[in-house]
Amino acid sequence: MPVTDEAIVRIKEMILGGELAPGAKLPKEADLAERLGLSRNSLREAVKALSLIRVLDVRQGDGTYVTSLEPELLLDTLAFVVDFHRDDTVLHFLQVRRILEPEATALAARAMTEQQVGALGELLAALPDDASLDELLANDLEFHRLIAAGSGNPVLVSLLDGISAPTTRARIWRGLTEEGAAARTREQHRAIHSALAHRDADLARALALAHVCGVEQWLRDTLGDAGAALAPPSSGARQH
Amino acid sequence: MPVTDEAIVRIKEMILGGELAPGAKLPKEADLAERLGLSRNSLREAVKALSLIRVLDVRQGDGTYVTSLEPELLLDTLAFVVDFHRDDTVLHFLQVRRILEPEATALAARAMTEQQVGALGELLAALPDDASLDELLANDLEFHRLIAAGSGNPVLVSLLDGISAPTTRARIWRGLTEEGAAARTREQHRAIHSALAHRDADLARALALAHVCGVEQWLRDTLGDAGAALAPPSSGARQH
DNA sequence: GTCGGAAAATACATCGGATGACTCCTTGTC
DNA sequence: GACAAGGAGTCATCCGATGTATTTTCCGAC
Repeated sequence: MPVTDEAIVRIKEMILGGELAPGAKLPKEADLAERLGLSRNSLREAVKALSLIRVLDVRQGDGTYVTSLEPELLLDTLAFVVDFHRDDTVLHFLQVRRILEPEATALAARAMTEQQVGALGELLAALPDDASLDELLANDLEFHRLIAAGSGNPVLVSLLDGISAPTTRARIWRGLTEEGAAARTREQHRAIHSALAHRDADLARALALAHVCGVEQWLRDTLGDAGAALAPPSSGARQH
Repeated sequence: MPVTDEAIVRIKEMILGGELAPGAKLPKEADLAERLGLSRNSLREAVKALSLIRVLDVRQGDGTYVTSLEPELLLDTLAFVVDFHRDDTVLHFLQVRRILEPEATALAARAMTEQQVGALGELLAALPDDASLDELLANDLEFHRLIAAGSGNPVLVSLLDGISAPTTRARIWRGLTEEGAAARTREQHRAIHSALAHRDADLARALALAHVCGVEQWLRDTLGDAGAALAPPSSGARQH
């Protein structure tokens, strides 16, 4: 095994073994390199890799620290990784979201505080009628993020956040191509918010499912029509 | 932004932009470094980071390649990241698994081929009555992996695979502490397999839910009893 | 005594070059 | 045609030097 990979494992073990607690500062590069028996350059490769996945936090002029290792931090990596997926796997992500989102919404109906429900309502109210596509999208993402957060499960939040990224593009297309999608989305959001406010978990679940399926169905139809353009992995999707 | 981070972004863009297709070979270190305007050492840090998350595949003496970028490959990273989570977030992972696993099982009931169902049956039959704990665990993991694979959704497979890792430890404890857990698990597995063989999606879903909840309930009780030992994030769980 | 700023100390950032190890392909032999 | 030796190409690893950012220390002004 390359020394760098071994260093990654060693550092991982130091963290899992409790030697390096979350937030702890690592020995300086030179010391740690000597201790692990490799050069600073090789160690830096290991640190950089662990830094990309948010396990370590390097601050120039200060030192290298273990992050808090919170789920939301580590699963940030998911979003980065998911970015690399091609358009032809969007449906698979959407299918997973279709499973998670309704349950998250149902959980939120039971667990959200009055304050959180209020914030959700304010978010919807803050969206102007003539909102731009960017505003619509940002509002939509924040809406679902707040609900996920309301479930009280940070793992669920991060997972949904991560797999929502690729479906975002799908929603962009939809906004661009389908008339009335924005208005319909707003209506659905209001209905979900209402269900949450009434603590009606079953209704909230059903509405969330319908909401997600709306995008899914639209995408399925679109792929069915012009699916030939997306089927071969070699051809990129043509937009606008 | 550090040159290394910029290199990561640049390489990512090269891949997303189609300049580097899955499986493509990157220019050699020296050339790519010159092209990106940084030193080989810095480039190596970027490559190492992208290599850790399975976007690049470095082969000594040969070259550096873009991986296939398949979902199951990229989401492998999830397992690595999840490893860093502490025991006190196991319940959150389990809760997500409780959402995903039943639906995956229901999907599998509809989508699995006869051959896949047969392989699942053989897996169960292959487990000896006096199986060791390791054998039980390996069999259990493979059982659920096959079902997830049967859903036909690679994203679902990888996600379940990733979040199952931390719950594995929970099952270990259970196997160690609770009498009859192994026999009960086997019964539940057989029941799920039977439901899949009969293409009964609803039953399969229900059985899977009960199966996952069994672990969850046990863990909840255990944490309730000896929860004090797990509650403070500073104290690790004492095993052996 | 306190505040502000300059200087020193600390630690990471980046570089270029040298050497070793591994893989693959060519070539020559049997 | 099979096989082994050799060479070219490429990554692995190290070293040492220099640049840059942050923190800390210290000293003078008020």
